[in-house]
Amino acid sequence: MIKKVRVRFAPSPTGPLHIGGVRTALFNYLFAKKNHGDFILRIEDTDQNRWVEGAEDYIIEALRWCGIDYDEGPDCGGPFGPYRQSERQHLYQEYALELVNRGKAYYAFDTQESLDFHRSDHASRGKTFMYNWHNRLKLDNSLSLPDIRIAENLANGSPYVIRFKVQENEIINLKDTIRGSITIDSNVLDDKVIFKSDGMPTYHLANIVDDHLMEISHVIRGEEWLPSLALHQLLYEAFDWEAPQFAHLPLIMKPEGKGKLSKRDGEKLGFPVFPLSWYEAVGYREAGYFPDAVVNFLALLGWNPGTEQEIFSLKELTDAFSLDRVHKAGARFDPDKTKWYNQHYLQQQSDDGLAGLFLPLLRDKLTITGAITAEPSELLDPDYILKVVRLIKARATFVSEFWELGHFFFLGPDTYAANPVKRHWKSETPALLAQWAEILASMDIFTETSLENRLQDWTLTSGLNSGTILPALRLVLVGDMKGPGVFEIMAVIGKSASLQRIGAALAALT
RNA sequence: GGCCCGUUCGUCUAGGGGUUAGGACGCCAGGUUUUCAUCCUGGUAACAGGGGUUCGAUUCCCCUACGGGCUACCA
Repeated sequence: MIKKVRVRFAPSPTGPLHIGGVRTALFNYLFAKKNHGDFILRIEDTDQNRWVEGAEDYIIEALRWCGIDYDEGPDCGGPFGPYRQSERQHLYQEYALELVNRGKAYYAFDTQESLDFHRSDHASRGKTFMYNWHNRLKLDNSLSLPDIRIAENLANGSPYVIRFKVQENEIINLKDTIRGSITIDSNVLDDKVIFKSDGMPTYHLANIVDDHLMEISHVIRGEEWLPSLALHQLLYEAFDWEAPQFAHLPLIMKPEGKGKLSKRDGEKLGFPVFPLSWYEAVGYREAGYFPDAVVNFLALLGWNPGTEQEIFSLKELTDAFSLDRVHKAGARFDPDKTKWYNQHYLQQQSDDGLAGLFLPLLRDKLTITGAITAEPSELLDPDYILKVVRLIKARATFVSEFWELGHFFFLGPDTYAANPVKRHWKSETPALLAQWAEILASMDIFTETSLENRLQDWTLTSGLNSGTILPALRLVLVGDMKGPGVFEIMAVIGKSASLQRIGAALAALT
């Protein structure tokens, strides 16, 4: 019988998730759903010193925003709970002691000071201190101490940790789904602490115990865990448990410079590294990215479908995903491509939806500029906003650009760009515009086509070139050589505003 | 320093013993739009280096270089 696929995302609530974490969650989710398995959220809060208020809620909200749903987790429960390691504390002690009883682990009483001393002493001699087979008998632990002293220490409540005893001279063969076979010499491993003096397990123990108890079939995590894989496998063997399959994902690297993408790169390089805002740090959501776009670019970072398709919905990703198409090398993060994705997804949004997103922003701008003092205002009429959105969306990557792209639909220009004025405002322009204004005033139907036809008639009969009037007209309406078609703009803002703007420009520029 | 992992255009990547080494982002040019943008077309640009193996290596092996990760009573 084939074991059911069960995978987990196991962040530690020490702050906001960053996009590398989101991608790990995403790959776990995709793998689970592709294989009709379960995806579990487990909170690894065994380090009480690094626990941060609000971090767990942040993680949950971030996953929800991305559409990465989990089947079991701290907020929704499940048959393998609890899903917070702090609530499973009693389990770890039990299992740690079992390892001691089996002779696979031992108590260590070394003080922090003594260990620090050994480390700095080794460092000063150009060596690295390792707590392992080489020196464990010379240190302060239940392997080196006489039984009576051990019993004493334990009885009088001396602080102790439990260390895993790594056998010497063993060749450990590891298997990683993405990287293939890896061989490690057990002599280079150290006797890692698996149970801390504060009564909490370290990552290594908690992880193995929970993955086993929660029947995790595949561990998909970041490459930073690859060096611990040998220890983890040894731990499974020590318990006589079947180990899950492992897949270590390549890391996401800084767009420039050295190293993996870190939480601080955001402000330094000017792009979000968090899904949602966290205090002053702006998140993708608040920066105006669509979750679909974030998910899409994250998925294509270190994975590819093997086809030339670049645009994927979450559903399409689930269908296409497979671990053996995950790349091995770290992927440099590219903020430009994320923008391109967002532009694409913005174009996919309904005009109605975009208008809804634009509304609060627009209301702010119009209030600040004093264009509206009370509501309802015809400038905030949903149908009107919809017309504007249809004309400007093709120019936008973010909804936040809509005002810059379309302010002239709401307010007439108060300045006219200097260079275009120099080029297009000729001596005959005022007279022509005045004439055109008269024509406009006489028009009953004010649509894009009626306006275009009318201008054509006029230029044809009077022998004018429309090239002499159109740029000036744009200047008058917009204040710059930008934006949708001149006739489209006039049709939307209407007759009186068009006439008013021509009048204002004639007054300002002559 | 030690251990482990990696290396195809600037970036994300496809490919894989014989290919004009393909796509996407970016950039550049042209077209459309009498504007800007979208859009379309085209262009720029890569197998880290050295040894093997082979008729033939970017592809397989080794070495070097470079990059990355880990080296806590953090995850």
